[in-house]
Amino acid sequence: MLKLIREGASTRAELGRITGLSRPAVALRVSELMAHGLVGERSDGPSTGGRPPARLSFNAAGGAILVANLGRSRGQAAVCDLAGNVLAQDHVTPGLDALLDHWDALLDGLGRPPVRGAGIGVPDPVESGREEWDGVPVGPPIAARFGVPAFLENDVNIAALGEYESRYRREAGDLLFVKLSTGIGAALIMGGRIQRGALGAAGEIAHIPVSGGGGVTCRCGNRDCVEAVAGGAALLARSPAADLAELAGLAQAGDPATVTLVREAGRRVGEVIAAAVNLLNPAVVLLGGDLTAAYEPLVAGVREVVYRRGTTLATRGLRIEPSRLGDAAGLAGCAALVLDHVLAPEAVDALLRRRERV
Amino acid sequence: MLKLIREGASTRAELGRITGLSRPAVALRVSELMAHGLVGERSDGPSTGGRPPARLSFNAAGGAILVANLGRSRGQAAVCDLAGNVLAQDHVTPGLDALLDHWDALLDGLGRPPVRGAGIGVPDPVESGREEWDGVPVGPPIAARFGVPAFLENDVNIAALGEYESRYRREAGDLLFVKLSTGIGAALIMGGRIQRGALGAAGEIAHIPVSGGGGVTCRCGNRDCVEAVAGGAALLARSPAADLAELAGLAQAGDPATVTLVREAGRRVGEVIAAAVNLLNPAVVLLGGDLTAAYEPLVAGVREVVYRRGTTLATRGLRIEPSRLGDAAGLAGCAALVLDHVLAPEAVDALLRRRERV
DNA sequence: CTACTTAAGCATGAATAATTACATAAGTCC
DNA sequence: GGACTTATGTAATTATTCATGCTTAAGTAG
Repeated sequence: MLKLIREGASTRAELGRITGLSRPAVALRVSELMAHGLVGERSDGPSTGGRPPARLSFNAAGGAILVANLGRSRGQAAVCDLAGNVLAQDHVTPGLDALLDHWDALLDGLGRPPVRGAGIGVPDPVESGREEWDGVPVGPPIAARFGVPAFLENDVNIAALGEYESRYRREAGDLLFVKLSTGIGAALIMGGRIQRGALGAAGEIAHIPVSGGGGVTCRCGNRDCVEAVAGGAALLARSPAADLAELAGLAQAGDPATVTLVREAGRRVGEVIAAAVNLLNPAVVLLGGDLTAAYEPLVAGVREVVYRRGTTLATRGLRIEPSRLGDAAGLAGCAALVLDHVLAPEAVDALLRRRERV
Repeated sequence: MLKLIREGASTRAELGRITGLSRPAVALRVSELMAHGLVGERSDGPSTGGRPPARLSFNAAGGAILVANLGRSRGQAAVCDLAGNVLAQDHVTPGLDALLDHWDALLDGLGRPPVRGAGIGVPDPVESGREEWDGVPVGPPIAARFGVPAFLENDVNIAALGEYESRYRREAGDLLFVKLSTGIGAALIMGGRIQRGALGAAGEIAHIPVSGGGGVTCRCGNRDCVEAVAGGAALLARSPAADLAELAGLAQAGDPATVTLVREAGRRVGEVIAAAVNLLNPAVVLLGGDLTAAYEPLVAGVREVVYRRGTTLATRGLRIEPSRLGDAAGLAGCAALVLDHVLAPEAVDALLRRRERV
């Protein structure tokens, strides 16, 4: 029911037509959802010859979710509404306790809205069933402090989910997200779900060998790993730029050496992507990370190799696009992760039933 | 309810304890399932100090499913019971009409048990939502003739599903199935489901380039594709063997040249598998196809490269094993495909409700 | 202003589902 | 053999859920 309202603000009568339920049954559910603040009502519906309907809409202000995108040394914490909009945001220092305190402070500043869930992105693999951060389960302390479920996910997976929810879920196509920053990582969303693999290590493409590396030794000990050949660190070593932002700026400005460098990097990454495209046949390949700003020469290199190396069927209709959310993908993905669970029909049903009995 | 009975033959009292339902509620469901022939009862339960329970068990003989594994020029059709056991089997000639006639004949020989569903494996990609064979949807004619739903799937995916259901579903780990025959193909089972990709082309790994090919040109136009370097056809060209069975026999017998050839092929395939393992982090890699008979040298080569090229995390706990079902995987997978749908709780509920109202 | 149309609330009643209470069956233990 | 324990079947009761019919609300069309 909430799902239908979220997908397109309907009226009670419309919900009845869609679900086949009678008007009282619909009205009961809607009134429950309104009592919990999840649905709002406005009397501005267009009349079609009779009484105008009350337009129902999802009430994003009906609760808050706690999100955080943690890096190795710094991170962001935020409180979002139920549509994923950031209400308050802050930088955080490492440590779970510090994060919880930050969230508490942010909530105080917002008048302590009811919290529905929490989601954290971390720069480590997360194994299903063992949602731990630095070896410590995150669920119990968050449940103790805020009384809500917590969800932990790898940061690349989170960014991929953020992009997926914002643009691609409706098409339901599989998505391959490739993050090109100092290092190289990937995330898979297949069948509408993040694929973590057996130990949460899915997407670790950094150490797949590519051609054209000239035998460079990677930190992993092997030679010609894509990260050693075309990772951000490798590119900076061959560029006058001080960091990836500057390098991307040079590429955008058309600096010939940088354009060549980035395009060649795109080709090498393209080899890995081509293999992944053949294996997975995704609907979309999304390029994210700090190098996204140098998208034109980058994607030119990627496309060149993917369309040469990819099978006809796997590349037919394949979209290769840049990340659009950029840095915002992390928090957006955390929000999407939490909302996916918290606003799922089963979770909402459970919420309604629980409060009813109080 | 049927799910619980299938997972481990329980008694009515045990079902009540598990589900939390009262005894009459359990008894009602069980009696419905028995009325439809899906559950059987035996009075041989062990007493624990009182009346011995009636042991309930899934009744595999309570219906039949139609399965077929079609190759390009020949194929097999069979009728299975609800446990996937083949009751009757036959070779078929191409053509959907011929297949339906074969099934009809097989059913006649079995006294026309009630048919619950049909599943077909075909050597082509199958796109989700467009279950077509040679451009013709298979659902309508099968529904018209037998009144049951039909499921179509790629043959490699089917074989992977057969292996997965027979051994790996309980562990719920992701599975990468690699078929090494004349050509090379793969299938992915992630999150318990076959992953088809956008156009059904997932698993097309034949044309990923590998090292050591010496620049051999593949039929796809590129160079050093793994299929051109290490596919069955390429191996036969470098072996005195007439076919893959003979080649595998030589390898098993320890013929040095063949062992070296197969082991080297394993290394080349291992490069592709290593990349896939890094990308997907599966729990199991299963090697199937005609080359499976030469498993020892083959897997030695695969392991060598996978453990060198795979990241520590992705290869930790990774199992690389041979297919055990062999040729039987096709029909077993078709059966699993159909049974997955037909015995799913929703489908069983729908069946009970439908017949109730008649 | 009156008739008509569509939306939505409310009270009653029917159908469904599940539980409780009771009865029966079939074993073990002393 | 008689008491006890466990499993199951049956009937009546209760609770839940949904739908029907009626009423009210709020607009448009003539």
